[in-house]
Amino acid sequence: MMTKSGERPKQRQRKGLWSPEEDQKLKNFIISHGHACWTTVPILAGLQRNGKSCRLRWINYLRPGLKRGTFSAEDEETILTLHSSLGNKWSRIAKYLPGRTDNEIKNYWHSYLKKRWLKSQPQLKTQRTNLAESASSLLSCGKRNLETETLDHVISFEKLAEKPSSSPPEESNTNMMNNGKYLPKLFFSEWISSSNPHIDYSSALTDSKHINQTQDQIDEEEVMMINNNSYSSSLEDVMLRTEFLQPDHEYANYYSSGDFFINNDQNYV
DNA sequence: AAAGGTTGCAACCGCTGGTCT
DNA sequence: CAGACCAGCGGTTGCAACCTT
Repeated sequence: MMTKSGERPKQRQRKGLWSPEEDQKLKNFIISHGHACWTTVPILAGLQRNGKSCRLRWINYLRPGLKRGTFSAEDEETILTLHSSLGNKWSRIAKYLPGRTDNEIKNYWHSYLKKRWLKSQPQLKTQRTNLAESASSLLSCGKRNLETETLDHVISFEKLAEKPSSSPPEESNTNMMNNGKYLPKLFFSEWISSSNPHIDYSSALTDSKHINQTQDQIDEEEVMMINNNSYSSSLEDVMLRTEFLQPDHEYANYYSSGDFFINNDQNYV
């Protein structure tokens, strides 16, 4: 059967929570075949899901080696320290917490750690008030219909206000630099509660040093910064404590390469 | 006990960058 | 070289469980 435009109608894909049967199907399939191409996984595994959904389910829930349950105090400190240096780079933070996924860390940050972090910095309260006031006055000075404005508008308006006239490249995922230290990239809501009155965001934005770097270059630089003691001592502590988790990285790379399935079937439980 | 509010987490969506053709 | 395709990432949403009134 074809649609008006002559396309074959897509098979209806399931959304929402995964059933135990679906989990089992996906797990069985990946254990025996690996996942060369995620888009074909649901078809071959007989699942009415898209590849993206399968990938996410596998990475965040089904793959072996995942730690479940509460974060330890040490984990918390690691996240806080890494977040203060790397910003919202959840996947990179997750590299230093074996068995934890970026999604899990992100959720934990938003539901608990962020509050703790904010609480630990008493000057935030007045700063937040001041910034909220200036945002609202910025908005009220134009012919803007506040009733129809959404927070998104506020955010983009603020982003414009942040940017210097010689516009730097658009959004970049790299972290900005300030006095040789990485700055976390903040979203408006976070920026409004940010704790660093000394940070000159405009100069950080114009510093395009990192804008066009590849991830490898950034990783390399990260290592160099650690070697040169450019990171804060607390981050260094974390790095030393986890010893870069090299074996875990190797495991992760090995694992994602697919070789794991060829040589280590016996490792599965 | 019930209704409304809050929280935590799984999953989705949209975007980006890399690779392939 | 351009466009298609794909994996990965990070922000957001939806919903169930829990809490408060």
